[in-house]
Amino acid sequence: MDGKVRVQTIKDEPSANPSDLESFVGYNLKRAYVIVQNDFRAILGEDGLAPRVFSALSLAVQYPNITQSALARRLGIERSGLVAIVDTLERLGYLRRALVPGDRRVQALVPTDAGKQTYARALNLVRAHEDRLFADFSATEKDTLLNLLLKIRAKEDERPRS
Amino acid sequence: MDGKVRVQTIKDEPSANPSDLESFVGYNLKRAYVIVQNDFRAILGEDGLAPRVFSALSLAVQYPNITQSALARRLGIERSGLVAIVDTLERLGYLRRALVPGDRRVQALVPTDAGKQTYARALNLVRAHEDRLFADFSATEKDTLLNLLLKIRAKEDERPRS
DNA sequence: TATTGTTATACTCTATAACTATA
DNA sequence: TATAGTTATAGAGTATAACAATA
Repeated sequence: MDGKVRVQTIKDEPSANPSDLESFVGYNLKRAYVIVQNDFRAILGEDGLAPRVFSALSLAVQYPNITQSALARRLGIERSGLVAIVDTLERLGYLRRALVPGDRRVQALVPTDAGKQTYARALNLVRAHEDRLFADFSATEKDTLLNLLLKIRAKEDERPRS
Repeated sequence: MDGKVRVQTIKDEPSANPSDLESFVGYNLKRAYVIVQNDFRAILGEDGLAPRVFSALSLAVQYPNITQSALARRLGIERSGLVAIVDTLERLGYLRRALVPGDRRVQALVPTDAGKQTYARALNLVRAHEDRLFADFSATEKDTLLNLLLKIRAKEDERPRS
């Protein structure tokens, strides 16, 4: 061989050959999550609600008077991390921090009318985003996927975060 | 009602009531991904390979002489972001940047013996991590999950990143 | 002592834009 | 003109540790 034969294979991209990575759930979860998240952001717009802000608003609207600690627990994040999210939602006028009679440590999150309306609109957008993105999934496939993901989520309790 | 009845519901955590979020694939993907990733890090150890470093090493070992651009494309990240990862792997002595005769812009990634051995060990750890984490999944369930995630990943081409 | 909300801080991951050297 | 690697930079997202107020 005089260098002419091998040079080509150096730059070729191996695409048929499946790598070890493709067999891992973790790797595929990550890649799939990035795709869905990017589509979420693209559809909700540049200045739209970020996924985690949407999630927090969702729970605040559905469970009015939820405390920040309870909301953080629900979202699976630290309560310190929720402060900025609630700040954002309060600054946008979508909820208020309200005093709770009986426990002055706590601040209940109360969605405003604007918050409820914005959430209703965003919810429709997010539903449309997932409907479009999973248009080629049968109802059974989507259901199976959700159930398998829930089965993974059930493991959260097994290995406590702290 | 004299305030005694309602106060209790303020602090209660609603757990039976499923929120809108639970029905979204994106939200469940994220939550599931975090659980798997945390377990990955816990098992590979504090100073072990981070997921993305493991992934890069995996492809470098399996496709020796792959270029950085090709590797970044495979991993779905920008090539600027790969620099730090390759720096790490080179610093650890797991691969070398090698000149390619014929195109002096390119640097082929060549795994060292230490890199190959470390990868072999890490691969076993990662397999053990997933085997343990998905011990309660049947072969069919795991296969179904992987196929559904791949079906999502197939959408990456539809909506180009740039 | 324990909990709630908060701040300060740092770290990881990632993207964009611009540069250089090559092609 | 286009591509490969690089740097600088900034922005999310998150965690840990500590603190004040309150229980």
